[in-house]
Amino acid sequence: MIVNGEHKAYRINDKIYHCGTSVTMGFIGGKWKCVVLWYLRNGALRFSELRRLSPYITEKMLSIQLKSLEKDGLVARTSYGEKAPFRVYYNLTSFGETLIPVIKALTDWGIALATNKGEMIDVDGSEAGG
Amino acid sequence: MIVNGEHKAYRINDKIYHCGTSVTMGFIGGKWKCVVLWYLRNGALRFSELRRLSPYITEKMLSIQLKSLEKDGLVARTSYGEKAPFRVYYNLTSFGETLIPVIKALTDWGIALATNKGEMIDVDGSEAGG
DNA sequence: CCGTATCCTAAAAGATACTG
DNA sequence: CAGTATCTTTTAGGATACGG
Repeated sequence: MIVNGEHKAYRINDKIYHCGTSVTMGFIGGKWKCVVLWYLRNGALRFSELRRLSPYITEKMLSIQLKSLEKDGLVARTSYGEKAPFRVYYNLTSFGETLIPVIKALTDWGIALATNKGEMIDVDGSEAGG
Repeated sequence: MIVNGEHKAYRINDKIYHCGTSVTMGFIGGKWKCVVLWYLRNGALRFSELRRLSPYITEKMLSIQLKSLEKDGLVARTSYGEKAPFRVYYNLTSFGETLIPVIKALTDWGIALATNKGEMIDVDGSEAGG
């Protein structure tokens, strides 16, 4: 970013960002974070529920993303039970909720494009047996 | 994405996306595409102008991103001159312009966070020399 | 001026098996 | 149920040199 002819940047928690877009992408970039945040927009979900809603994310990736989102303060984790099987819920923090309008803009644009220029298809052989 | 208990997906130009967010991220994901699109929001810019505005992108990466944005129909390339030095301008297409409100949402969120929780710093020794 | 070509590293993501 | 651990593949990104 250039301000009055000088190169400037933002520093947040010792990370350097060269423009506002990069800041946001640092929080929601990658393949899965937006997806997870979007699924949490209506309330807490369990690990297994997120897995079912997003069947193409592996357990490992979901775990990594949730940890990262928690570390960034976007998501909170609550665990119930003394021993397995545990019940673990994830929900947006108030900070995380501030991202929902942003992700809604992303999602709406994608759905509009898919509606106009794409088509909806079945996956996982859900045609069979139906 | 799950519709009536069945897994569905979008297909756009033979690419498969499992939710609306993923569609948009396919177009603007990565480190640089949003940045480039954002700089083009007010009109055409030359390759070298984009380089100056975004000094941390290498020529190779800028070239790759512009090619990709052009292929996706978000950006148009216009070249003037018979032989070197050429003048090459990049501008948003009308399709690309539909992304500007989305990227504005991203950018505004990042700037708001930087303003509240971060600080602006000088880079490249621009302090030296006054 | 506007890029390509080549080589390289690092980060992201995926497959699979396993555990308290 | 809610994850870890390990290994492998894929993709993104960067450094540098060169070309029309």
